[in-house]
Amino acid sequence: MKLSELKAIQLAELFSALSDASRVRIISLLLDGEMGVGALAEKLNMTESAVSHQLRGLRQMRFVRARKAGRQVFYRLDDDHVEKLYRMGLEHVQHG
Amino acid sequence: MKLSELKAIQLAELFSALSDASRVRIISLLLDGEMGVGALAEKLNMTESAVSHQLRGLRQMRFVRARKAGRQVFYRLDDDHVEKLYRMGLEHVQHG
DNA sequence: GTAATATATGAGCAGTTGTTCATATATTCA
DNA sequence: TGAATATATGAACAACTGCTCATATATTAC
Repeated sequence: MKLSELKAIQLAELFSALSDASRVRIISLLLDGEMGVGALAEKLNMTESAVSHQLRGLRQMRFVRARKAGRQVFYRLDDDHVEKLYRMGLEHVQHG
Repeated sequence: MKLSELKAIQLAELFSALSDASRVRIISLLLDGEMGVGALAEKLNMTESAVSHQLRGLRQMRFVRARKAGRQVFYRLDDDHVEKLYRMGLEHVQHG
């Protein structure tokens, strides 16, 4: 099937969002519900800065959505497509 | 859901294979059936070298499989998981 | 107001990626 | 055998990525 250059780039960008282990782990935690930046950082053993930088990218891709509560910002998955992609990938990895 | 570091890396590697527009376009062509390196290069307006380099990566990821016939090498998708991931991503891009 | 807390952001840097170019290998044909 | 064709591979290089570190912004508590 012929694919336009634009769509190819969009698809590549979509999969790029899941092409890093830190982002994958962030998403795996958010599957259970929303979580703040600090909590994510602690669970993932990453600095808050690094997590925040990654969340920015995920936000721009509309993979996650932010909710501000006081001085905390809670993130959650924005789209169930993300979860579907994640689960399909996991299936492939587990018995591939 | 907690995800082991190993699985996170494997998932990231899986999605990395689809995180480049050239590779996405290669896969989109192979959805129609096997194709040689030269034919891919021509359709994609890439050098044969660049295509060959990308196919090497896709081969190592077991995304494509090679069949040698004389001096040509025909590539095809190795796994229908690849196609599923591709189609799900495309769906997301099209009406996301 | 100041201090403390939570997150965001920009610069800088090391590591990675995708390409080109030159060269190597393998196969067919004369 | 030697020339032509098809693909693969290694080096080199520019562009990109993800991190750290320092700093900025925003909110709460005092």
